[in-house]
Amino acid sequence: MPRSAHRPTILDVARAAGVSKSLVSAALRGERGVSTASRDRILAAADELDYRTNGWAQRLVSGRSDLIGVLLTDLRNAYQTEIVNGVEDAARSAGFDVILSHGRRDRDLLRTRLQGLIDLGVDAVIAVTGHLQADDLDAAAERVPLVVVGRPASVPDAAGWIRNDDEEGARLALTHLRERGHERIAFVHGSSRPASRARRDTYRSFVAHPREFDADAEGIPRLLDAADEVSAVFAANDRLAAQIVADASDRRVRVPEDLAVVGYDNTELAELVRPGLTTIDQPRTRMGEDAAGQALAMLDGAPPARIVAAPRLVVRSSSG
Amino acid sequence: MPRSAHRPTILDVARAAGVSKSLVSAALRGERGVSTASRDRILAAADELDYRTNGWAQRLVSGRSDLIGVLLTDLRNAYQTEIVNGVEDAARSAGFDVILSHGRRDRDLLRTRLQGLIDLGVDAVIAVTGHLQADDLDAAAERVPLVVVGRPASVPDAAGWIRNDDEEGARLALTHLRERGHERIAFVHGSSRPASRARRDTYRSFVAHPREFDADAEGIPRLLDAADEVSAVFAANDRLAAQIVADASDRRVRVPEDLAVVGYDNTELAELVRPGLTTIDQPRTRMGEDAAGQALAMLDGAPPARIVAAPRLVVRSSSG
DNA sequence: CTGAAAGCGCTTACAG
DNA sequence: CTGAAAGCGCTTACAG
Repeated sequence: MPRSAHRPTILDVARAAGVSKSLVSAALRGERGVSTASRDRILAAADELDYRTNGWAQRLVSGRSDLIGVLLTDLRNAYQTEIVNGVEDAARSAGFDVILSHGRRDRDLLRTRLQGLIDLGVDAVIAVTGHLQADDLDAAAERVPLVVVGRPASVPDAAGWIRNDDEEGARLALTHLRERGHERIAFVHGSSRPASRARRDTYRSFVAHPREFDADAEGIPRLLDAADEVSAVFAANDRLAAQIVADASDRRVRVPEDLAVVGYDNTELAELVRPGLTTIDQPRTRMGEDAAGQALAMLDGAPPARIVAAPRLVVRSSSG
Repeated sequence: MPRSAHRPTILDVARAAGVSKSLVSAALRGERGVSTASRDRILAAADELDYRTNGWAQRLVSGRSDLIGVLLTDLRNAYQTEIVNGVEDAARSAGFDVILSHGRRDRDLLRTRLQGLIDLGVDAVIAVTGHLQADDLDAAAERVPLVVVGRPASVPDAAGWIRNDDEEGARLALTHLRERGHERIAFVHGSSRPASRARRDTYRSFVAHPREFDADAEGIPRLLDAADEVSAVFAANDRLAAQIVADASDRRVRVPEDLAVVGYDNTELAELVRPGLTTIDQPRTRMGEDAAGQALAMLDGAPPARIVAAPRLVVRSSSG
């Protein structure tokens, strides 16, 4: 079928089946109260013509899109895959499709993409990111049901919110290290955003003499130079932990013998590097399902909820 | 603004500005031939009412969406990030937005999502995947300009196609190993799909006594057990290469001393694991830009093209 | 069970 | 430079 040809509409199907377009519409939508004979003729005609409903028209008139938009911080993050899968499963079983957008870890772009999803006309948005600012989230929540998965600086009252318990996760990591006999534990910052900061604050209140390093080209080498003063390090995420393990290898610092390492997120990386990373797992699939469930409930008028998911310690070789 | 309230339309703006809705439409679209006075009044009114154009209506009447759909094999693949960024940059500068969808590496789901993008009404589709079957691609190419990035079993004549030169990439990897003095080189399969098979076929014709292993729980251990019979391994992708390096570490096989390793794709993984992976790089950003450029050209009636991008060797520690 | 009418919110000619 | 009319392809009441 050449694209230049007239794409068949409901009217073409009606003519071919010898009925009105109202009846075609009803039959196509599977409405009850269409005679079997008519239905069969209509569906046959539609099939014959290779008819496809025009989504724009359908959405214009119905006022809903049956579409959920998911906004991701960026595409690289191994952490978010299961969250998206969870969202999609829950959405799909409720008859919604999911489209994705991402912001390359850039705040302005994230805001643009968030607006883009809303302007496109999705029925709800799930923002899997901690990078958005309060006013961006406010503006979005005013226009569409919004659920945030992650830990931005603040979440508007009108939005749903699902995150993991970073304080508890940090406590699990640090308790594990202490139980392995580590007293001098360092911390490596991920960023200054809330999730990372919460892990850091928990660290500060947990150890007697906090020793913190930045995750930059200077920070990790300094940490490794200090490997005789500290015996373990808690990194704010797996990416960092993997970087520490790699740099340690380059400098002949043995992990875990000279330095035990614990990460956060339990991404694919954690089981791929050597030694494998002890880390903190979040129930990501579940969080995604909950996010979609909440967005759909909000669509039906339910008030937004806040869910804090419990993290879990996953032990591998990097902590001895 | 509560969602329950009447969302302002072009007619509300017209009334507020004291003009016709045609003029509002013209002003909003930035058409020339609207007096400055009218334009100012209209834009002020739109702003005041927080007017947003209804995308469904706009698309229904204009017949185009200014939307490009990108289909990804799955979300995990570090390989595709730059491709998507390239697509987005090129699309955006032509006034198109990009939405993403993915198929979790499942053929049926990929087909469903491909249909979903088209049904949604995107103007063109870029399928960044080698997993789709000929008939799925055929059906899609009939309905919308389609550009494939990757190497599926076959690409319809009606579709554009961009891929890297796997044969050349494999040759670069193998020549590199040979130059480092390796004569007994093994190969580890990625899958049976065309890209991986092309790398394998090149391998077979390159070495005198091919020695192949599967990338499963049995294959890699057998390879490592044979490490005194082979001195190097070419893996069909970085993920596999990283797995080999990890398993080698577990079995005290030293990389590169006992076994040199070369991967393919130059993903983030390649510089994160230790030893860093020697690998083959594809010009991914460029490939993404080309894909978008081609899709947009096809929208203007240009015939589909086939582009084979040149890969490049990236040397790190894993090859000695 | 079926059809004719009205309308969703826009844009596109076409007058003036 | 501006406005009135027609129409995009559907769905939604409402008659019959």
